[in-house]
Amino acid sequence: MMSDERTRHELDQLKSGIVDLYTEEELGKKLDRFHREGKPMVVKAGFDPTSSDIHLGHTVLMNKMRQFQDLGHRVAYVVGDATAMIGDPTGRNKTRKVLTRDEILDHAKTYATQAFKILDPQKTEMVFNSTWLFKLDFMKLIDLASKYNVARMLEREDFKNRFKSGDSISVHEFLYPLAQGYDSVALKADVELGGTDQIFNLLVGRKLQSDYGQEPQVVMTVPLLVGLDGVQKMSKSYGNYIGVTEPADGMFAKVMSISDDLMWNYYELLTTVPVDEIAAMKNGIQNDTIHPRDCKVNLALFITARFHGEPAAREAKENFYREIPSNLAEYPVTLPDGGLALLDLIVQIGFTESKAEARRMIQQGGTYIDAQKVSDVALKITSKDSFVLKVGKKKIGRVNFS
RNA sequence: GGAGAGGUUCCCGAGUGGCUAAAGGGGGCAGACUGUAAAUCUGUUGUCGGAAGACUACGGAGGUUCGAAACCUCCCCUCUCCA
Repeated sequence: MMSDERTRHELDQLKSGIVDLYTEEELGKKLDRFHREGKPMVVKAGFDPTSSDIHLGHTVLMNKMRQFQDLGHRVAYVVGDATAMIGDPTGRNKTRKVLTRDEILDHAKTYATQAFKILDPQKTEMVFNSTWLFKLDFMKLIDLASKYNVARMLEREDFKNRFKSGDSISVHEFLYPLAQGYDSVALKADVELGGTDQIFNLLVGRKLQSDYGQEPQVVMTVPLLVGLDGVQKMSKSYGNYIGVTEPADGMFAKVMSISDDLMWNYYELLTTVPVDEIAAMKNGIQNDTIHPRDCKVNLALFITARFHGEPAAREAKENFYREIPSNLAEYPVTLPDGGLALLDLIVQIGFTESKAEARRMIQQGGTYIDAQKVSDVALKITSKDSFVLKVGKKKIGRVNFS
């Protein structure tokens, strides 16, 4: 039958790059039904509005969502404004900033504009889970909570670990998976996508849906992108991320800073370069016909071009190899009558947090004025001539005096 | 409610009343090396100060003492066992 063939083809496409899939049969059935009845599936994915930046890690997931859209399905893009209030309590000593309503809306908005670099806005519905979660009264909440038990909750990796090592787990944290699962009930989701770290929550959704008499959603996870440090997952809070709105130069440079090993991971998850080409590159490096650096340059070009276009990517590459980039950040500074201590200047333009840190930078030989190493900690600037200031390997800019 | 163990700098973790801005590790940063990579090595890692030095820090508030992260009191928080 025709529909079978089509289903199989689509299934293969959707399965590529997926880590977990529960279950393939169900997904096949849903696809079949779509082909028969024409009713698009609701593909759900949730996003935490605690920060407003989308980074490359998110794009792995979004590419998959886009794939569903291209096959005619609809994406329910859930802004977790209600669940954000539960938050992630691992950093207990840090008082987590409670976001105001406005901040969340703000984040959601900038988030969306970034997301639509990848997603099809026509086929995306942005929904806030407070819409239904805030309507749950106490009785309904109890009912929801009764659908799951503690032993199973403790199966979740991070709960299990914290329980074992004797760390605190607040009761309300148990509500997080339930709330997220309830989102699926409220949306009657057909499919939910998430990173592999979400697997537990996604499966709770399946369970809850059948408890509420719905057909359980298909659950699919995509691999987590490792951050620039090569160890932890890419995340804003670890500061090891590349944001999709970052300037081309920075994006290029950041990709270049990853390790050679990590490069292959990025090739697989972030580019459309076919596997056999990737294998060929690895081979070339093995027998010394290709320099790994060149492979990384191509990777950086690919990623940068995706968000900034080809020409900008090429320019970023040139800048990367130039001693001093052509489009330096400019720092206008007012020069006081008595002159300005270099230390103060460094702090003033935000290159270091404190003067002590700036002093260290100079003492350790990481500070340059117009490519001239600065050795005098007490250096005072008296002339209004502008110069290029470099502090450490990353902070560089032109200082203009007035 | 009862018994016990704890809360130390970004994180983990040591700390005898003065020699402790506080060992050690991790992480970060800088330098060397290199491919403006990784790995490795070295240094550095509270603030102000050119420096000498000063100031602020060991859950919170008081107290003892010439002197407290360390001793006492109360409070807050976490964990374990019992109920």
